[in-house]
Amino acid sequence: MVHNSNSSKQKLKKGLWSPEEDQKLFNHITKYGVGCWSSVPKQAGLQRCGKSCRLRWINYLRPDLKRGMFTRQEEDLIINLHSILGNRWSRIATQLPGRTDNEIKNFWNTSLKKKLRQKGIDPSTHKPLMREIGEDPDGKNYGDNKLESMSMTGDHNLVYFDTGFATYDSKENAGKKQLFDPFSMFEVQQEGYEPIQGDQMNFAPQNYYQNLRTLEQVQLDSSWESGFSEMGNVNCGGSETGSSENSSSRMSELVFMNHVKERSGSVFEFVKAEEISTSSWEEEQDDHQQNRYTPEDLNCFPLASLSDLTEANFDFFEQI
DNA sequence: AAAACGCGCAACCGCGACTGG
DNA sequence: ACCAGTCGCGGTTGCGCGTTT
Repeated sequence: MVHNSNSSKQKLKKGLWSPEEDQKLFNHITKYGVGCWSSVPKQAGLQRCGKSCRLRWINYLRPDLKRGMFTRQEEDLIINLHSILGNRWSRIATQLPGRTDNEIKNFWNTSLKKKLRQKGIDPSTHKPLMREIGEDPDGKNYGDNKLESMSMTGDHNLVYFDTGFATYDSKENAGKKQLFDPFSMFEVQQEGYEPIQGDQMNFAPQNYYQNLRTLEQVQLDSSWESGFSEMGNVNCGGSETGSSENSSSRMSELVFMNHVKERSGSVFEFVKAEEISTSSWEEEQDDHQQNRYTPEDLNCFPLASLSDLTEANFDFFEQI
């Protein structure tokens, strides 16, 4: 098909880009840099609109793009960021160097949504999918909480009560453990709850905090590689870090969560430090005493005095 | 073998925000 | 204050290809 190149009414090309077009656009941008997209087609000799050129550059031609499959870490990060940010793909993409918003969006829609549903999690709310309400699968006593649903999520079990949801390592322990709903920022402390090391899962507060921490850690800690699901307690960072650093990081997490909580629009409730940390907290009591905030402070941590927020988290949340 | 189907992904579209005249 | 041009974002579409019937 022969176009009249002198015509101002030339029809703009749509659809897939040819290698020749890619070459023209790539040469132009690498030579002159990114400027006014509306003038790029004319200058580069392309029959495309500026918008199309911009998209092609951002999503495909940019040299800093990371190609290939998403890693487990990236996958987990996307899920956690989505639970906080929702479908704000460009914001999510800022936390994944080399990935575009379009790529992440496609990955979410084609893969992650399905994966979460298979695990019994609603991808839009990040809460367990409801099954038959009121049904007690084994006739067991699940404590004082009304059992609403139950689902299997990989190696772990999830019980959903009318007050929130909890994890348990055996059906016998179901209902005796702490209830925690990290996504609506709502938690209930049950009498007699004793945290057991290693029985947490993705939705346990310990792991949830861990996930949030990776926002800064993902770029700082290259040795971090085990993913979220196998983390056992709050006092971890994949590799060993100094105890005071952990303490300050935990502090950041707490502040971070309060920040999320406030921004999420849900009723603001203070996070109880005992509910977040496990025995590792007690082991480091001495260390905590030396910090600016005492456990009493943490017990009822007012947002107004949140001055210990790390730069990374603060900047991130300022963007939201 | 071929039609139907499903899936993943690149690209498009519409809209709101921003900016400069 | 208004308007036009541009940019960036998120939802949607439709093409290409592999799989199933």
